[in-house]
Amino acid sequence: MMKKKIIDLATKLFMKQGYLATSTRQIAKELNITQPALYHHYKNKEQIYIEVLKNFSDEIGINMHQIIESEPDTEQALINICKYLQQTHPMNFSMMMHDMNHELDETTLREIFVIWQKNYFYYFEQLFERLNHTHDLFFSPKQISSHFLRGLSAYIVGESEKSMTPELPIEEFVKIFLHGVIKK
Amino acid sequence: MMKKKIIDLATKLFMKQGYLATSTRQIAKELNITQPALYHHYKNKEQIYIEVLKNFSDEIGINMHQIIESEPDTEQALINICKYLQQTHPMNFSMMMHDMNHELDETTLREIFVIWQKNYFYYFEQLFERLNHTHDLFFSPKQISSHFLRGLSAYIVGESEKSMTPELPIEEFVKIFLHGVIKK
DNA sequence: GTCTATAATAGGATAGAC
DNA sequence: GTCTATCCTATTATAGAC
Repeated sequence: MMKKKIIDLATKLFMKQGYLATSTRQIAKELNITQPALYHHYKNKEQIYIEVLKNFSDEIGINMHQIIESEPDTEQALINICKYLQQTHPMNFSMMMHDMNHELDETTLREIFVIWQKNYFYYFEQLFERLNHTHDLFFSPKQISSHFLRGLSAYIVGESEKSMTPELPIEEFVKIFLHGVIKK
Repeated sequence: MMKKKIIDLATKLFMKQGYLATSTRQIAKELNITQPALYHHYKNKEQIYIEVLKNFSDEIGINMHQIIESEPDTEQALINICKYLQQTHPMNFSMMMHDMNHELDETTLREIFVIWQKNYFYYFEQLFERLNHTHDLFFSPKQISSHFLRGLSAYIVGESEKSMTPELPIEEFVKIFLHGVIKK
């Protein structure tokens, strides 16, 4: 299946290099086809990018669901999810946001945002709802999950960026965070 | 002074759009000069970018120093610095890191890293050292300041990215963080 | 210090043959 | 489904006149 091969490779390249720095020529070359051949499968570069975002996000959703189901302890589930995201996301999360906001038109953006809501935010909210039942929190589960995802995004960066600011192990990130939002 | 005008505008554009998405033509056009005229002042695009990074970072350092000096309360000083950075940085912090790592050669990168260390990390470390005298912390001031800067970077993003994940007021970010790293 | 002209390259995209 | 050939546009950068 050529379409799948294109998306798999494009995912790797877009995530690592960003939208602008990834050319259709590069994608084609690494697939051992010519650049115009891509256009048989996808209308243009933007469509490939959109397909990459959707596809990737769906996979994340499936796995997040599974992790949450199989781990009853909320803190541990959070840690597992963070570990999973850190390993899976081959890229700089913030750069992806920037690319999306600058390279996609508003309709597409909204569409992808809905998919994200379903595959990312939803599961985090669910976990912090859970936490809300057993602990006294400083903010609403919605606010906290949004804040958490934001902080986590700073821990989901490419290899090269890691060297600049040393990072804590992701478990410590989660622990500090929870200690910070739980009262008492 | 043309050189200064170039850097001022280039700062704005690079920070907002990123390195790749900002063309020398655009810079020239907004200065009402032609694109080749830029090359009289700077050898190439990369040199402009480097100058922007150095210049900007120096200014940050001066102001951070001043804020810390004039605010004896550590928590309030942190909040003031965060507010200052959030307002001043016209850009996506993480994207800047990515650009630096992908568009600059290693020698330049190291040079800029030293400047950053002096203008960003140093002051945060100083603040958390201060905190360490009065409170019992989970980690070393060095680790905590590195972790703090990372988290803060997720709150320093362009206007367009803000719409995607709602953010807490920066004061709350600081409070949750401190509550998280202080024992008891 | 700024201009015009222009080189050199790279990018996205299309036409049409096989 | 993939190729060659090609177009159009945008980009960085240089040469040389004023």
